[in-house]
Amino acid sequence: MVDRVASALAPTSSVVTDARTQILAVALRLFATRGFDGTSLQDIAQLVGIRKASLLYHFESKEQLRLGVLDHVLSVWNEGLPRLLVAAARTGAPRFSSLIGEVIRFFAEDRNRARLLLRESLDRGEDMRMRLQTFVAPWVGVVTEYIREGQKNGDVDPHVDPEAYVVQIVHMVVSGMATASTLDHALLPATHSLGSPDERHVRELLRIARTSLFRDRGTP
Amino acid sequence: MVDRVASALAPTSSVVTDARTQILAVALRLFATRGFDGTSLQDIAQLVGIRKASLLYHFESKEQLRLGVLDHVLSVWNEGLPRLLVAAARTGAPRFSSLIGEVIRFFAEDRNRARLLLRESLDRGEDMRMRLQTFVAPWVGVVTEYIREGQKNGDVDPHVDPEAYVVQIVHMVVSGMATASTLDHALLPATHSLGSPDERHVRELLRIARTSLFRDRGTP
DNA sequence: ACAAGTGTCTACCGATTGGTAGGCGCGCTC
DNA sequence: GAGCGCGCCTACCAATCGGTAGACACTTGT
Repeated sequence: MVDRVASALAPTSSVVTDARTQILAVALRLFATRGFDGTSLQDIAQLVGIRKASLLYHFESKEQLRLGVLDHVLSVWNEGLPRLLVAAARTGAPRFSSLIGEVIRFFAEDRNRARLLLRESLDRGEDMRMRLQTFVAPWVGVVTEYIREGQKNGDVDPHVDPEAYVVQIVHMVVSGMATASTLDHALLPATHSLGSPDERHVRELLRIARTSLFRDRGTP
Repeated sequence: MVDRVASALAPTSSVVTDARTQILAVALRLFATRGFDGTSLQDIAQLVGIRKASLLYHFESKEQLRLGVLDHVLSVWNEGLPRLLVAAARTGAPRFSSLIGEVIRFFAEDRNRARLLLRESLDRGEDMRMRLQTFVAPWVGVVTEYIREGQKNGDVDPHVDPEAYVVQIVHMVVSGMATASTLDHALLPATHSLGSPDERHVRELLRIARTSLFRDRGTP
């Protein structure tokens, strides 16, 4: 009965969701840019437009908010997993481009995701390790499976260590997206004719990933 | 006279240097593991074995301590620069291994260096960008020069974007060393016959860097 | 012997932190 | 229309933060 009314009109629950969602969005932004310890509940509440006490009504503690933000980001990642499996349905180089493209797109869509994940890995390595095992290990399993398949086909370099390869690519993507405006812009001269630092960054990332994977250096 | 006595016994100045050095070492460790905002002056002082007020005698503010730690790490990096130029005196693949080996060694010697630099990039992107331009841009210039030289020789793949390539390799090294115990151990099964996660990590990193650089995939 | 540092200490400060208690208004259900 | 729960509020709390003031020991140059 309650469910029927709530799902039909969802008057109360929509407001609740709205506030919670707004808090999560602001918290993600601040946690990612200033860090967890560098962000006060006051800061978050102010940007949302409510009082600190109201914030603590939705999340019973700062720690719960942290977990909420992290879970939300990881759940968004999981939502994109079907699209990832579709990409994996291809073969050879197209499969490669699709798979890595989906990963890049996820972090490029909101770089704060990369910043948050990186910060969480630094702040709470142990917790993060277990969470990653749950959330990304299955996906890594799919990818490494295809790499090994490619090695049998002869398309993929037999020297590739599938798991270690994926880890390194992820490091490049996450670290690159998180600190893009720092390291890249500091070292990539903007006056270059090859496009913006971001474009050069992604293009070279794809090239490195491709040529170090395929035995014939992919599609040069 | 003062110099003679000081250099022979170094009673006062050694104590002074000792305290400062000790503070810098502890601060590096805590800033790297807990972050700047997650570390209190009390924490640092306690681990050094002095009082907070004594700490503030050596560094007039927490901000000055942050800068002191950062400058110290970057100066240690600069001390290794000559050794790096020696490595660059070789040619072909040996030059490549020596150069990237020196970089890996620097961060592997103390992973907190990687963690600190990563955190600083996240916390203070602007400041860090300028500092990197001063400290690592010259070194990057040397490396990209050799890459371009290799492209003329025909050893290096002409598709390589030298600056972007170096940025990506640095991302892999720094991010990998900083979060090694997190992402790696979560995804690299320890029961594998190829060695410890760290060994697999470094080996695959070198393979990716090598095969994506040289036209003949380096020395397979 | 004595004045001038030098390094560390205790004691304290105002500001900010995460979190709690309790009141107020609104819309809902009986 | 009385009760009730939800969402937000004001007001407050103890703890901790970075930083300061000033006393005390000890060494050093004259």
